[in-house]
Amino acid sequence: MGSLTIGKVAGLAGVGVETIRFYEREGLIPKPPRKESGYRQYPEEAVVRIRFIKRAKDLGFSLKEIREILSLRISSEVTCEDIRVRAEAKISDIEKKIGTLTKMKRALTKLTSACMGEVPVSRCPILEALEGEES
Amino acid sequence: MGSLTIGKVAGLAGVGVETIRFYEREGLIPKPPRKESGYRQYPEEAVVRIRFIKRAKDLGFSLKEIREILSLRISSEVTCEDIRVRAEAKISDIEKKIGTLTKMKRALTKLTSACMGEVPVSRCPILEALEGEES
DNA sequence: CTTGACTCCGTAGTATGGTACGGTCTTTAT
DNA sequence: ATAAAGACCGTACCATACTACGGAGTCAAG
Repeated sequence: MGSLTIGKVAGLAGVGVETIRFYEREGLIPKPPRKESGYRQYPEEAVVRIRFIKRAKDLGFSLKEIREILSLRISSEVTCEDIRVRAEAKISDIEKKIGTLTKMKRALTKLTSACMGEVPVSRCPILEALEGEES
Repeated sequence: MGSLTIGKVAGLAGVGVETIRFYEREGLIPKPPRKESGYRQYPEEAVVRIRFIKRAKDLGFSLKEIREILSLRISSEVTCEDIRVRAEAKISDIEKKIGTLTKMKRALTKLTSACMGEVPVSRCPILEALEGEES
C-alpha cells in the first residue's frame, strides 16, 4: 500500500504507461524507487503531478514550461527571490491567457445571442472581439 | 491600397511567410485573390485572422479546433441552431480553461507569498491547488 | 534597365509530444 | 504450477505544426 505500479498510476491519471516513461525521461517527474525486480514504485502524489501536467498542456504550456513551473518550489538551491521572480512571470503569462480567453468567450456569447435572433451580424464577432490587440 | 502582399501580412501578424501558405493549405484562411503574376493579394482582415489563430494556438487550441471556431459564422449553409450548439460547446471549453488557469494563478500567488516569508511551505502549493479535480 | 528584395511552387526536413513494437522477465489469480 | 496480465527496455514510428530549400519568375528603387 502507498505504492503504485506504473499501470495503476497511468489509469488513475488518465494517460498511457508509455507517456509516464516518457515524462520520466524528460525530467517532468522524478525517477521513482524500484523493487528488486526493477518495477517502478510510485507514491500516490505521482498521480497528482501527472494530472497537473495534463492540464497545463491543455492550457497551451509546453513541457519545457511545465518543467519550469514544477521546479518552482522552495529548496536550499534556489533563492526565494529567484522563485518569486519566476513565479511572477508565470502569473503574468497566466493572466494574459485568462484575458484572451475571456475575450473569446465574450465573442462567442455574442455570436450565440446573434443566433437567438437578437442582433443581425454583419461581420464575424469572433474576429472583431480580438481586434486591436498586441500579443 | 487595401491589399497586402504575403510578406506584409506576415510582418503585421508576426508570423513567417511560410506559415501563411501553410495555413492556406490547411484551410485556416481563405485563398486570397491573385494578381496576373500569381502574387497573393490579402485584405487587411487577413492580419486579424492570423493573429487570432496565433493567440488561440497559445491557449492550447489545435489548428483543427481553431478551424472549427473560425467556421462558426452565420451563413445560409448552417442553421442557427447548429451554430449555437457548437459555440456553446466552445464556450464551455473556454470556461474550463479559465477555471484551471485561475487555480494555477492562485497556487503561484500562494507560492510567492510563501517566498515573502509569510508562510512556511511544507508541500508544493502548485500541485496542491489542483488536487481533487476531474478534467 | 539593372539589381536586390520579394514572390511563386513543390518537396523535404525539424521539433514536440507522444505511441507502438517486440522480446524478456515478474506478478498474480486460478 | 501455470498461464494471463502487466512490467521492463530500447528503438522506431506517428501526428501536429511548422521551417527551410532551391530554382524561377516579379516588382520597384535608383
